Amino acid sequence: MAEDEQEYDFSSIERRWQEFWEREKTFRAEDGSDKTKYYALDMFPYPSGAGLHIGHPEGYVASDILARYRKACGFNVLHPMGWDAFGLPAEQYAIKTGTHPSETTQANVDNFRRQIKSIGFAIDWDREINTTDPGYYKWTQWIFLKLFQRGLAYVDEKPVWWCPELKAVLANEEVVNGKSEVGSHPVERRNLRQVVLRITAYAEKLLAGLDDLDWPDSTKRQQKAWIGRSEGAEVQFGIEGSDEKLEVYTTRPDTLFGATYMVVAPEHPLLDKLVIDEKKEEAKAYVEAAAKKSDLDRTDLAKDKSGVFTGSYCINPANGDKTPIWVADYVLISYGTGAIMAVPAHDERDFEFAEKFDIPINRVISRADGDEEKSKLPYSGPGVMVNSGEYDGMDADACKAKIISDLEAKNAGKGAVNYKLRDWIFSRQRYWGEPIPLVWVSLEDFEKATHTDGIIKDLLPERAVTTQKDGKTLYALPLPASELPLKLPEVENYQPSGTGESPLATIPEWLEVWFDLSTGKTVSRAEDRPDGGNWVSATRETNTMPQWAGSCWYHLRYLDPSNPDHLVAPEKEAYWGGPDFYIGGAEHAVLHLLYARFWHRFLHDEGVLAHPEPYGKLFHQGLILGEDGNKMSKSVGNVVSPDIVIEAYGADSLRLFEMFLGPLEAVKPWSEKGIEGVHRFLRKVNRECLRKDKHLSGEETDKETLRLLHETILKVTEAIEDLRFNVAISQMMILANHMQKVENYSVESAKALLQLLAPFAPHLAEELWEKLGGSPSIANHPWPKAREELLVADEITIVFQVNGKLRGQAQFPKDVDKETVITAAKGDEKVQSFLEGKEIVKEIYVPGKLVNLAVKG
RNA sequence: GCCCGAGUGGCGGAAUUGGUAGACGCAGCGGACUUAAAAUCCGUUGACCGCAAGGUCGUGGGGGUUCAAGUCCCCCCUCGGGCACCA
Repeated sequence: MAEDEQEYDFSSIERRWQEFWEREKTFRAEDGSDKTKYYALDMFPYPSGAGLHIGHPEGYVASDILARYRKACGFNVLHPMGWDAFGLPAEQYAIKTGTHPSETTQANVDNFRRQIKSIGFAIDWDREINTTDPGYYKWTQWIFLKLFQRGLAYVDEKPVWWCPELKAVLANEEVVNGKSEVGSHPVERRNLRQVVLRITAYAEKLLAGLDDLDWPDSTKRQQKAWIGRSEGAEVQFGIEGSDEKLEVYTTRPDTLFGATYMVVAPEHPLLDKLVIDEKKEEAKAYVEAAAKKSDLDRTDLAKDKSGVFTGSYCINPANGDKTPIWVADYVLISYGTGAIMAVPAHDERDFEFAEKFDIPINRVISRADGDEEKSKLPYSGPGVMVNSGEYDGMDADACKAKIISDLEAKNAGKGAVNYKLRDWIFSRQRYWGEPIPLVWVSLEDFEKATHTDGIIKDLLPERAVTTQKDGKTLYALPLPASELPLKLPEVENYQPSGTGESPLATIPEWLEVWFDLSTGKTVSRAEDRPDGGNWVSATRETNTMPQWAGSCWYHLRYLDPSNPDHLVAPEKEAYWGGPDFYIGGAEHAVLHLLYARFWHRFLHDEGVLAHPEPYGKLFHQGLILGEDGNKMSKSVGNVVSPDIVIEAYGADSLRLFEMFLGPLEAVKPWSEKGIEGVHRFLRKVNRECLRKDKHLSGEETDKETLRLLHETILKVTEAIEDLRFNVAISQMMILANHMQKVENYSVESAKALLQLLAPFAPHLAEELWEKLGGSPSIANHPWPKAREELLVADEITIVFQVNGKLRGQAQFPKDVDKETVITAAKGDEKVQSFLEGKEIVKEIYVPGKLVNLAVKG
């Protein structure tokens, strides 16, 4: 055979087959096919300027293996890719250079696409999507308008991070240790006008829906904790000398008799009335100081409680006790009622506060067993009621319901459920995002809108959405779907406005419009007011949507990527449903995955979608660390680029090695030496498949080869199903090593190995498949089936143990009986040496596996 | 502080219903081929004792259940992740 025929020329092989797949549209997903569908989805990337790093493809390779495997198993497979391309970096680059973010984005997308294509994924590129494409964000806006129409969007002043140096509002993730991530400038809390989505209305559904999802437990737990449901009671405390009531939320109504003081949050609406004159100054100073503290400070100083007595008292509805009311910033206005009854005996935080300010601590729960050590205050375990009047002696937990119903009878409280989940601040004061399709009008024009026939009237929420601007109240009107997409205007420069508003606020000809209350059409006020009676003067909303918006529903757009009339055609959604497999980083455990579930459930409730949940099965790939064991980062200089790896070893080696590194979910370091190992394996496969002198035609005749082949088919198949790709690769290595050792094997055996290998190393598999006479593409040939009857050996090895320690072994016919084996074990020379002078007390036989003789003496 | 997850050779990792610990790969050592190298192949490689046959120990540490424990139970240590005044 010729030397050069054995060369593994991965570069030309990979180029050739990538062209073939593209030309033949091998991986086109068929709409409305008779076959069962299989939808494998990757969390789509943000196309950064830095390009792909070695961590990106890990998940993509995993989903690609599943996609190719399922295709071979006869499924109609959808494996798409797209770009989550709105975001801050392109905008910051624009501020620096004046380059339009769309240009930067386009260049980055092109680079990402080139890199991803070079890895040879089974992607249907005809379905590529881009969140910055007006044809895409038209539907992002459309969904927003639905939410608006249903009263799930509102506008409110919310505290956000403001960086005076950058003159910009920053997202939480852009603030690190109280400084801006870019440039390390100080940041502060500022109340700014925000568009907010009422995700809290979906708290219960989002919580309940988790049960049916095949997701990592830790991710479900994180979402549960984030939603933070708790059950308790709202209790009204009378205020001494006032008709007002102070309402508190507690999960421990059973400790009502132990409330020795009350606390309201510094922002509590009743605070002003509660503070007596002598305390005014002190309280004012305290509230102001608390307002200046960021959330971070409040948390950091958590251990050091602070507060001021207001001078007022509540009356405890249970026992009529006079209870002092304090203001303290350890109570948050955003949770519950913004006020608590403090029970220092049974709450750690209240205990600490009470000790510091010398407030009485009254025990009302005792351990039933009287164990003093375990019931030290503050005690929050189970127990019986004490010092609680008529309730004394009752089980505390059982008492909760009783106290709630007694309070209800007295009209002093009721059972209540609370969530930690907060509404979703949905606006960003930025240019490079989806414009929010609302305009603002005066009260007069708004009222006119509610009476004007046309499409706008029906799109209004039940309760008007308002905001304050320059001392006037403005009313929100939606653009109708017919006016979407509302495109981003061109701007001169991308500098922030400096007022905390988006750069869009600096473009009067876009901002100020004539709005038709009947049709929803807009015309710039730079032009004359059009004829007709329904045109009013309006101002556009200048906020844009957060990056999460586009990724909330992209899994749907892949099903019908260029439909101009529907977000997704109902019959396509009905056929494809959600992804059968969704893979991406665990860092998205809460936000992206919760927001997407919210939108998806909402669209389901609206009748737009057939399925309630977007992602039935979810998986998180583990991080790939640098060779030094540190997280890959530019500053450490341990970043590995796939381009370099592909040039040196080929895409197949890259794919194979990313999967061979270890369990998919594990965090694991990269290794240059390691990739050489899998590269050697591919060379070996290449060499063996080209060794015509070793090839036999017809079925495999060598028993051992046949057995190992089918064992490999079985193990690789199971390993793929279980996402244990590293184990699958090991098994293929074992088979390749065997084929190299034996003198001959059937071409059919080699071809079966190639089929198993194809999902992992598709280029080489295609090349060798063709060279062995297979017709391309190997991806279209049915997955091999393991003949399990071949796996049962005629002879089995049974090991002999004495007291659990291995002392010998022997071969037996596969249907050997217990007596024979035990007799043989006892007769074994070595076993005997360990039995000598001892008494056998027990004989264990595990059929087909082992004998264990327990001895003593 | 609270809630999870993980600790197995020099390294990445196998052993997924309690049943031969260390598959596969890397690195190392010895050898074959070669003028030489590369490539490839063969052998060897947990620790300790022993010339050997063989033995003893061994899955973060300590205890326990069992004929049998990496796997189950209790306590502890280390690392990783999440939450963090949510009443």
